[in-house]
Amino acid sequence: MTRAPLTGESVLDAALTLFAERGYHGTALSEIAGALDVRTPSLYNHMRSKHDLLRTLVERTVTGVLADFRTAVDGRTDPIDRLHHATLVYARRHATHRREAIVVNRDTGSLDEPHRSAMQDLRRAHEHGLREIITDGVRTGRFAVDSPALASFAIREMCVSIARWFRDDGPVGPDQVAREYTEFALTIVGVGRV
Amino acid sequence: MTRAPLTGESVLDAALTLFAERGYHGTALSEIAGALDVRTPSLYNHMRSKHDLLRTLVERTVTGVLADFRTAVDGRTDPIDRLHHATLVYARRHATHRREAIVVNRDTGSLDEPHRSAMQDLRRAHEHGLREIITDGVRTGRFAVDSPALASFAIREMCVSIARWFRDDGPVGPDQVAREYTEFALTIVGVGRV
DNA sequence: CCAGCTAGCTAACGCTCATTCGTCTGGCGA
DNA sequence: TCGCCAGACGAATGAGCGTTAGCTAGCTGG
Repeated sequence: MTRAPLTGESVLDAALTLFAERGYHGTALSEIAGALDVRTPSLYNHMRSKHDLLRTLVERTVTGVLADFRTAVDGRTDPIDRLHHATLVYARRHATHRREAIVVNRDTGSLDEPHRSAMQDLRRAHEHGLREIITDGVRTGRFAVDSPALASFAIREMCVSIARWFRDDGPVGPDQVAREYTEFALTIVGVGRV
Repeated sequence: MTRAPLTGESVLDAALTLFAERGYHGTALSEIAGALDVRTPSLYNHMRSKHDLLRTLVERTVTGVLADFRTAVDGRTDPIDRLHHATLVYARRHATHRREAIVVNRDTGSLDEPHRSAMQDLRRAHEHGLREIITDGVRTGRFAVDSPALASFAIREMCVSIARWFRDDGPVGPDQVAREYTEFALTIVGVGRV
């Protein structure tokens, strides 16, 4: 029984699992090493620092979310269509990338500057993108909602929460959850069931 | 310029603020002491341990949530009425007790046993209470929703998220936010605007 | 005016953590 | 077969943590 080879990716993956479970500050490098059946100093052959692990994980996830969003809404003009696809990919991602979502939401604030601000700017870009879809829809009369900001927050955080309860071996799959949550989102902005 | 007297409550309050900002593991007792303009060991005249601070904060909040829920639904039988009031107090609490909500959601898992399990049981009691209202409403035909569990999660986490963006000096107050989110919740379960 | 208690302080302890250094080994190319 | 090199390791370092002990200033009640 030989162990899997130690690589930069395997270290990142173990860190991702443990950060999601116990938080960045609650996880010791010795625990990451233990999960890989290796002594702690060996990790340094495949990473720069503990902080760099977190930085890499957050950066990958946040840029991925933004890329997902852009490909989902690019080329679409109808606010209903744009919100539908934006929510679909966002909700789906939180079912398929649970650990990443938990770490980004809990531990982005633990990054040192200037990384923290850079990551928060990227997150805000997605936030504003979603909100603009809603304000657009309200302006053109497709949506009926009192405060676009409130609705946008509600929809976003509803999706984020999927990461907290979704189980791979549960009764519903990522696609079904994404569809149902997208329905919730559309009802929130006043669009009837599709 | 004399400083405020050090009490058990003032220590808890400073801990609450810092735990909410940086997380339990990300906060040092020296920082709590610094916020109170006191040296670290002085804290021990007013607390048992750092862990005990977290335990007290979580316990107070979780029992408060459950008490709120019970007084909100007790005596009401109509599922719409019950869900309306349960969501109202739950949403409102997350606007008025932001720090508590953030700490409970992020750091309950950092409690040692048996406290962690005890607190999680209390949280689950609220979760099941809310879900039962929805299953009740579905059974009696007042609600139209595919999965009560999914709807219940979506509503709960939507409310929890209020704690993450609400600002006391913002344009909307706790009552208005609670009312709008309660509307969202009712539309999610298929009840038209009231 | 003094005894005694409350509650702050300095100092120190033991522990854990992230990180570094130098050594050693096992596999690969020549 | 021999030399080389990547990479895992033991040992050590220094910083920071939570916590304890013992001292002391200042207020309180007699």
